Amino acid sequence: MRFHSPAIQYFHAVRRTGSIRAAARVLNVASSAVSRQILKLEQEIGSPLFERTARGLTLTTVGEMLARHVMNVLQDLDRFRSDVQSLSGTWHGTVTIACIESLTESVLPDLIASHRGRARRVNFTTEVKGSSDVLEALSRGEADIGIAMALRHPPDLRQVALKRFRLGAVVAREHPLARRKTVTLTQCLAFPVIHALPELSIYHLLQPLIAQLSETPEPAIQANSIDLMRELAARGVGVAFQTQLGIGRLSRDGQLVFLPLDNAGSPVWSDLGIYVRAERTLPAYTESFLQELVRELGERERRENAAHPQVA
Amino acid sequence: MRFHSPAIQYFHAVRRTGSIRAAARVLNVASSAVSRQILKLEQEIGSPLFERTARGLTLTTVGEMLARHVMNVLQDLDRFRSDVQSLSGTWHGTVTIACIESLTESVLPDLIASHRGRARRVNFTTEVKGSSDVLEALSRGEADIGIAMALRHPPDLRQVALKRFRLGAVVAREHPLARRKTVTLTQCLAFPVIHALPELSIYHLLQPLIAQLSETPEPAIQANSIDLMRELAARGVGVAFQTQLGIGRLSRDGQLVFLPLDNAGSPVWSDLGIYVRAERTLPAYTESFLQELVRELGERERRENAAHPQVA
DNA sequence: CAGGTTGATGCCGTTTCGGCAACAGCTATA
DNA sequence: TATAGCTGTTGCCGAAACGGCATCAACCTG
Repeated sequence: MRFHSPAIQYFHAVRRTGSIRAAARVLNVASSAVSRQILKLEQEIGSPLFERTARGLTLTTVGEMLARHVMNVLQDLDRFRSDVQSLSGTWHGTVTIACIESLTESVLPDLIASHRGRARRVNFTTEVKGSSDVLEALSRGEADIGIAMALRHPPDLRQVALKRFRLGAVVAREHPLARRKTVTLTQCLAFPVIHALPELSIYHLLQPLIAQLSETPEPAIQANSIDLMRELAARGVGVAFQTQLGIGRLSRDGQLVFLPLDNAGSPVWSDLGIYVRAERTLPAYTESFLQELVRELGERERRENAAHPQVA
Repeated sequence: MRFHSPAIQYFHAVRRTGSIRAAARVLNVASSAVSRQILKLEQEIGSPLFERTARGLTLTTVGEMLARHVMNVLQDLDRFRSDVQSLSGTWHGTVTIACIESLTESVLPDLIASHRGRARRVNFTTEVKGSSDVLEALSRGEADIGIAMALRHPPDLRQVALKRFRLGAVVAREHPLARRKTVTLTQCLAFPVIHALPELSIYHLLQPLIAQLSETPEPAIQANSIDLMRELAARGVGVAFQTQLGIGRLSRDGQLVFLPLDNAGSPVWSDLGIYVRAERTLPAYTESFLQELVRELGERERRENAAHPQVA
């Protein structure tokens, strides 16, 4: 089902690989064929699409415009294919997800497992990245669904849903703080803290609050892995900071305690956004998973806010 | 700039014309070429796209899915073209508008004239239809912007704006009713009325109200042309019903008087919707005109509701 | 039944496409 | 500084796709 002109697909491959010869290898054709299709496109449009550097090609402004069009075409082709297949009963395709690390502990594995229980032939590709990288991958068409901290998102993305979770301190069961209902930042800083590095978005949530304090002690440990931070906290090394999303299993086992953070009497929120390319209609199987994702995150938001009612 | 495979464009032409030979004439190619491209498409997709009847082709379900995809591709190609052109300064292209008749007296001519004053190379095609035909033309990709009574719109359309205007009686200056501020339906029915035929949406706004009345006199005149109804009212033949949008010039000249209609103490609203295909990003010049249209209709809505404040 | 459609097909020239090999330009490495 | 490895481009040529013409069977309309 490849009824679009080769030029479109070759262009797409060249844009992704950044090189004509690399694209040719991926496409299993000679590099000359790829080169000629690109040259033909540039002639028909009347403007160069790439800047030729010594080690590859970079998109020009016009090239980026064409890239957007080609992405729209190819993604809509996927949707068409899925529409045709869903007519004959079975779904199959691949859902590509780009998300931040806090989802990998429980939300995503639960959802994917349950979804594959029902739709066996829908495959998943998941890539964990930082929030801004998630949005970028989505813009470049390298992912279908993105989950990231709700930053200002570029106009070519659409925010499908916005869920807010309380940021809290995470400590081991035996930790002196563990018996409290909520904690303040000052109370936490009396103990060794496990702080996130700037590449994690928790850093940007906490940094402004810490900066307001009079004294800012050195963090005992800094890390860029939520998994590592969680396991360290479980071993009593110190106080980590997370939303409850990221510590599901250890919390259920009773090893970790989640203490909602209070800052000057009000909760600290971590906004999680679900994103999709705006100029796009999703394939049926992707849309279906997206709906479940939104529902599940909404459910967790509701449950957690009920478990930790807001301090008025 | 025709870098999409001929199959796409041939399919599009066949869908529009409903016949292979007719499509071939439009495309200036032999009918055999068109026939073969369609057959090739059907073979690659693995399902017939058309049902062959004695006098032409009709889309199958799969065909309609492909039609949707092809429409998305070709409309997005238009947008890409406009993006490239706007890079080199000048805009040119054609904005196709499908709208109901009430816009033709003043709103559309004013807007188009003023827009062409600024963007000389943007052309317009305007087609006047009934409300449901407007939506249908939009769905079929035969228009870029649709203006119609705000009915329930199909999911493939997006309602860009919704403006409400008061429905009123329209009478000549010398008419006995002309000195009133507002009128009720019963007051109007004491005089000869010029009623809309069912193909106009005013009919469907008024009919339920008339049906509630105890006595429903024969309408003096029935017509399907707003222009005709307006001119008849101006000649004192009877009472017509319209929003003020449709009687701009004659109202300014003082020949016609607009009397907001009261029904059981509350106004009768006529909702006007502005529509666009949902799965589509408009070319820059179309988007620009759309913005002006929304602004202008909002402005008129504001002015008219200020001129005829709602009876509490 | 005849005269007009309709879409499909076999034949054939033209165009386009793709593979191979060679080329020039650049970078990194020895 | 020379060399090896990469880049994209270009002639040449065979293969595949495309399009035009004439023809066919099936159908509707007089």
